[in-house]
Amino acid sequence: MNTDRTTGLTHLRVTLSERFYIGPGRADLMELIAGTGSISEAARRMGMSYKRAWSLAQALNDGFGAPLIETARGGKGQGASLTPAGREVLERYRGMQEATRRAIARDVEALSALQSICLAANNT
Amino acid sequence: MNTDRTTGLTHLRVTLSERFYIGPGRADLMELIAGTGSISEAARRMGMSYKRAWSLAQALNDGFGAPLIETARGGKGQGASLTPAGREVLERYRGMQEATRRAIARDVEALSALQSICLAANNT
DNA sequence: CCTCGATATGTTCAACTAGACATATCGACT
DNA sequence: AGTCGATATGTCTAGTTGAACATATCGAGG
Repeated sequence: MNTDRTTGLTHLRVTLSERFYIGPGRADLMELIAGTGSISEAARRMGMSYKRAWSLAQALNDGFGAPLIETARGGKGQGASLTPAGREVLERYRGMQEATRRAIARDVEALSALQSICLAANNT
Repeated sequence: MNTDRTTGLTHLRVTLSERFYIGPGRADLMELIAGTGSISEAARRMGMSYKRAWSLAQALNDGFGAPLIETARGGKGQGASLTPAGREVLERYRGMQEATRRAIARDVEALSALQSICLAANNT
């Protein structure tokens, strides 16, 4: 099911409150909404149903307590977009992902090495 | 269902390979196994079924490719424990959690502040 | 050789989830 | 007024998941 939404090695979820968190999937969705200007198109590209994407958007807005994703129905200007707050949340999250990657790089490397050693020992 | 296995604000999952990853739940389970010397007791304390805990232990061992959790059946020395590799994996993971916490502290703070501002604006 | 506590493993049933469909709604534009 | 593309929402169904429940197994020690 999960086409690995991990963006590399680290899957980071930041919980701001009892009702709001952001992780790789939600961030990717926000990014695609910003890029395509449409929830349905973002859903297609993420390989999920429109309904699921819409529900996630709702969860983001409701959980945060203020709109992060705005929608407009009908006519030419219809579609979805990020609010300024939404853009900041996304940007911050990307920053945290990068900071985390840097912060744990050495440990990840060490774990990989440990695993290689164990695997080699098993083949003896 | 999920009694929040986040240990604070950050939920970090590190994917070492296609077949192995470690996150907060698996780390907690390993820690409890190390502490109690028993899978069943660890399961009880985490509020999960023995079977689920046992499956997780299997997934950890199988995924890593070498035993991280060892078990012994029968008699006095029976129970479960971490192998040296298991101890190192756990220790590294805790280190990465801490490093991540430090690395993103400022951003988390900024996001919290942003949320407060938005909530205040909504009450106007 | 029988007990005891813990591991090992299969089965079954309930709950949750996600996806598929099916519409309803909206509003600028022609 | 009618078209069109996208949002908004409900319903139904199938697949997944996990918790119970039920045993089987192990082996040191009394």
